[in-house]
Amino acid sequence: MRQGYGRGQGRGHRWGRQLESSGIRPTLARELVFSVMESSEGHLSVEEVLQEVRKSEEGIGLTTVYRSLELLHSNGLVKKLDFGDGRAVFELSDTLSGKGPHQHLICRSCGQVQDLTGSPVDKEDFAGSMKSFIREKYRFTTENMEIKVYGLCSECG
Amino acid sequence: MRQGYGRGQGRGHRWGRQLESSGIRPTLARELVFSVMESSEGHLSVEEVLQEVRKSEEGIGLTTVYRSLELLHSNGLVKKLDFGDGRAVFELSDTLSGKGPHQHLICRSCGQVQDLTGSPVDKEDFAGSMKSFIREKYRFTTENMEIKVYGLCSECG
DNA sequence: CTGATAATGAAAATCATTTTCATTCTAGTG
DNA sequence: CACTAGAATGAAAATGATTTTCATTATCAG
Repeated sequence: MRQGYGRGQGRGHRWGRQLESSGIRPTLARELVFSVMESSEGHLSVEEVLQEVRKSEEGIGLTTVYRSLELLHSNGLVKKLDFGDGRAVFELSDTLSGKGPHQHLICRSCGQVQDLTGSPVDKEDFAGSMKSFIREKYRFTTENMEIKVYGLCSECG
Repeated sequence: MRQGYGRGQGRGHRWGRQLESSGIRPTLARELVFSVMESSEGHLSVEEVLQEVRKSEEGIGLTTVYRSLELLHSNGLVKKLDFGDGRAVFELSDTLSGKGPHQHLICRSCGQVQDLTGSPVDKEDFAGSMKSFIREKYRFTTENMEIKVYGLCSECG
């Protein structure tokens, strides 16, 4: 990186609280990536994150964005999703976004992705009720559940 | 193909019933691919299908297996799944397998994939109850639902 | 049988992601 | 404050699944 990635923040004085408390060494690249994720409403592809990050620092490389996202993901700060088009997209963790647990409805016509929350079982906590159902019926311990519903949104239907 | 792919079956006398009635022109390659899918219990990767197919006909190419699976998939004879390891796997359609609608439980430890049927809502028809819930709440028309549950199976848990 | 059309296979092209490797930073330590 | 082992970075090369290209071969309606 041309200008050095520490850029005087010492031990996270300027940024880095979230990263440090997650046990991630705060660097400029990581901060920028996390900041982009934090300020985006929904999900972003790696390429999109790169674009955003480069608005602040041209020199950041694609590889580093991949690595940073992977790191944020393995530390639970961002979710990694796959909407079936052959590339990963990332979004802020449910906790950090304040959205709470949700799944996705993906329109095959316009491509729009909207959040799905609640369920016919428990209006609030779908994952919870599925988990206990699965535990009881299969003795399988659910760690992560991913539901993708493909179809037509209200606009396209 | 060295020996010609019709190999004397005329209009599906030997095989090809299923394919013909689905509007797919029956060829040796397609029949072999479909036959492999039919006789396999669960899901197979493209490479695995190729292996099996080549036990009957060495000359079959990988490209053709890709194309055949895609064709069978777009005609509803096989399902195309993604267990998150970067490659597609295919399995016989729920109708043809007689399994009925099901989702998957994927163990992150041993990699085993087991079928998930039923739900806390409707013991028999999970997808159905989700569909109506989604239609009512979001006015979204569900065409295909994919649920992947990652965790630990009873052996590994 | 025969020609128009479709299917096939090998090799090349794609494309997202990962790896390699030389360089640059960072966080202590003295 | 200088120094160094270890971590992070970026560019380029490698990977690996899937797709495309294109010349060849097979199919089937007439």
